[in-house]
Amino acid sequence: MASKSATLIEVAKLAGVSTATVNRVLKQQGYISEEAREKVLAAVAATNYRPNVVARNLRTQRSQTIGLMLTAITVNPFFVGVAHAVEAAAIAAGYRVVIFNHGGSDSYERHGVETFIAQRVDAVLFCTAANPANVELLAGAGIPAIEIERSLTETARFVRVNNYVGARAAIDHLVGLGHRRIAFVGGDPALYPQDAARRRSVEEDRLAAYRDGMAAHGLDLQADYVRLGQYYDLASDGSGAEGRAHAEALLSLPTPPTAIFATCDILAVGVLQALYKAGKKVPHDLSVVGFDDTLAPYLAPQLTTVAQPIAELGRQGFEMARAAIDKRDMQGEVVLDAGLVIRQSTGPAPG
Amino acid sequence: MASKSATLIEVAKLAGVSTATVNRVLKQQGYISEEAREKVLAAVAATNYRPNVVARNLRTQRSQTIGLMLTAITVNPFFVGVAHAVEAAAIAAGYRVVIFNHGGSDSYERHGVETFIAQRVDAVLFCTAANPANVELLAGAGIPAIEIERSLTETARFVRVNNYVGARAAIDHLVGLGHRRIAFVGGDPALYPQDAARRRSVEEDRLAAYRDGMAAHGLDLQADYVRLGQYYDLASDGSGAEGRAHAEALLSLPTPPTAIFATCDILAVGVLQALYKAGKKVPHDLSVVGFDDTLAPYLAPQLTTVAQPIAELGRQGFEMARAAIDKRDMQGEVVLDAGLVIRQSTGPAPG
DNA sequence: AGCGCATGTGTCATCGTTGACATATAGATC
DNA sequence: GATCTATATGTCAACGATGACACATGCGCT
Repeated sequence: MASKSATLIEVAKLAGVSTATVNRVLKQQGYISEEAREKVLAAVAATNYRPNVVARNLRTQRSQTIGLMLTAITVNPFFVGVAHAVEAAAIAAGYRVVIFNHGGSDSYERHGVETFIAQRVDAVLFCTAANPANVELLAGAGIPAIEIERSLTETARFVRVNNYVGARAAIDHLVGLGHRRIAFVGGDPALYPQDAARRRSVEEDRLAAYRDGMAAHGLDLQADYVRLGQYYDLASDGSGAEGRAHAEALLSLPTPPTAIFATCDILAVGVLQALYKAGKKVPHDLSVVGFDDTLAPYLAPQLTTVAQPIAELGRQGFEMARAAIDKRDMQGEVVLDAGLVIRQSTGPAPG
Repeated sequence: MASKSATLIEVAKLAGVSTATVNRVLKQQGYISEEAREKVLAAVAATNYRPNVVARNLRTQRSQTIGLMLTAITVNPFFVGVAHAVEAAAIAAGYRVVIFNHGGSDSYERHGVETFIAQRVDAVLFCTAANPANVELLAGAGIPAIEIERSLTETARFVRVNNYVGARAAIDHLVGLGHRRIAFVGGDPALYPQDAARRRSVEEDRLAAYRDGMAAHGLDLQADYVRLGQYYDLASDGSGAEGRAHAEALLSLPTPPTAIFATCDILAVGVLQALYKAGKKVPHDLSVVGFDDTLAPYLAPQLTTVAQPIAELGRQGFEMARAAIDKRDMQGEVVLDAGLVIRQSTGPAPG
C-alpha cells in the first residue's frame, strides 16, 4: 500500500493534535487525556505509523547500536556463539548489533572501527582485537570498548574465562585415567598478542596449567610432547591442518604419547583426523581432550573438552557495554569458570 | 581527547569556509579550488572529523543498512557462511548488515521485521523465512525483500541452488561405486513450508532426484530406505540426534543399506556418529554422502557431500538486494549449481 | 561592450523526532 | 478573589549533513 511509513507530523495532523501529544502518547509519559490518547492511537493504526529510528537517533544522540568486532566467524564456531549471545542480550535490551570480522588484519579492523565511529555506535565489543591501537581509537571518540576472551589494552573492560583452571582440569582428568605420557598441542604465546597490562595471556595460562599439572602429579615434562603454533589458519576455513601436523609428529616419536591435550577444539579435530588416518582408535589407543566446546556435537567420537561458557561470555560482554553506556560502575575484569565436559574421546590409558 | 567527534559546521568554521564547501571537498564533487581543499583537509585532520552517518541517513532517506533474517546461526554453519558472504559484499559496497535469528518463531521473526522497518533498512534478505506474511510486511513499507535458499512467497526475488541436480550427482556417484542399496535420509516435504508459487521445494527436489536417480539406474525403491523428518531440532544445538536415529533404524533392517545419502550435513553427522557407535567403518562398511558442505573440515573421515556455493548465495542475495534498492531490473529467480565434492566418506560397495 | 560559460563559493530549508518551554483551564486552598 | 497545583496541550529549536539554488568572478568570443 503506502510505500512509505507515515511520519509523526502526519499522525498528529490526522489525529488533530500536536506532535508533542502524539509523542507523549507513544512514549507513555506526561499527562494525556483519554480522548487524545484514543485519537492518536487510531491515527497511528490508520497510517500504519512506525517511528523513524534514524531521526530519533539523531535527535537523542544515541544509536542504540553496538559494534561487535570478531576475528573470523566462519573459521571458529566460538565466534558464532559469542555473536549470538551478544545479539540476544542486545535485542532484549532494545539494542542492535553490527558485526565486523577483521580476519586478523589490522587495517581491516581499523576500517571497521572507523565505520563504528561514523555510525556512532554506543559501544564496541572486541572478540578479539587484532591491534590494541584500534581499541584505543574508540576512546578518542568517547565510545566505550569491551574486550572478550583476550585483552590487549590496559583500559578496556574485559571478560574472560579462567583458562588456567580449565586447562588444569583437563590434565587432572587424563592423569586420573592413568595417562603418564600426555602431550600438549596449543597456541604459541609468542605468536599471539600479549596483554598490555601483562596479565597472563590465554596461551600462557593454558601452557602453565599443563606444566604445573604434570609437575603436581610427579610426571616428567618432555620437550617433544609440547607442540606450539597457531590454532588455525585465519585465511582458511578451519580445516584442522595444524592439528593434523602436530599429531602426525607426535605419532612418529619413538615413544608416542597416550593422550593429547589440544587447547582448541579445532586443533583437536585435526588431531582426530590424523589419528583416524593412522588407524588409531579413540579413546582405545589414544585419548584426546579439546578446549572451547564448540564442535562437540559434530564429531564422532564426541569430544571431551574444556567448555567455555560462551553464551555467558557474550551476555556479560554486553552487560559491561551497557554499564559503560549508562555510566554505571562495574568491575574492570570479570573471570568466568571453564569446566571439563567428559564425553567419548577420553578413556583409560592403554596397557 | 575530544570525547565527541566534530561536526561539519565546526570544520567549516575552522577552515573559514561554508559547510557546502566542506561537503564538496569530502564528496569530491563540484568545483573546489586547491586552496580551499587544503584548508578543509587540514581542518578535518585537526578536528578528527568523522561524518555522522545517522544525520546523513536521515537527510538522504537511506540507511545504507540491510537486514538479514536468519533461521538459527548457532545451529547450522550454513547460516554462518551466508551471513559472512552477505556481510563481506555489503561492506565492500558501503552497506552495513543487521542480523536477526528467528529460531523458527513466527512472532520473533515478525518482531525482527518490525525492527528492520523502524530502522528503515534499505532491503531485507531472508535465509530462510519462517512465515511468508512477515516477508510481505516489508512490501507494505516499501522495502524490497529477497529470499535465499527457500522461497515462501510469489513476489520476493529468490536465489537458490539446483537441489535436484546436486542430489542426483550424489546418487550417481554412489551407484558408480557399485552401491545398489542406497538409503535416503532427508527433510520431510510435509514438515517444511512450501513455495506459494508452487515451485518444487528443497525437500521435494532432493527426494525427486533420489527417486529418479534410482529408477534411472534400474534400482528398486524400497520404502524402508526412505527416512523423512526434520534436519535438526531448531531449539537444540545441532547435535545430530535425528541423523543418529535414522541410521540406527536403517542398521537394524534385515538388509541394511550399503550407502546413506543424508540431505544435510548435520543429518550426515548424526549418521556418522551412529555408525561409529555401531562399530561400522566408513567408507569400508558403509558410504555416507551429505549435503551443504558446511562441516567437512571438522569431520573424520572427511565427508563426501553436495556442496552448496554458500558464499555465492550470499553474494548473489546481496546483489539482488542492491539491484532492488537501485531499482535496476533483475531476474526474479537465480539458480546456482550445487556439485558433489568427493572426500573420504564414500568408497566401493562392500562385498 | 556584451554575452556565454566555466569555475568557485555561500545560504538555507529539509529529513523526522524529541523535549524544554510556554500556555491554558479547572479545581483546591487560603 | 487571589494564588497555587494538577492536568492537558501546543510551539519550536535543536540534532548534523545534504544539495538545490543563488550568486559571484574571470575568461573567451563576437
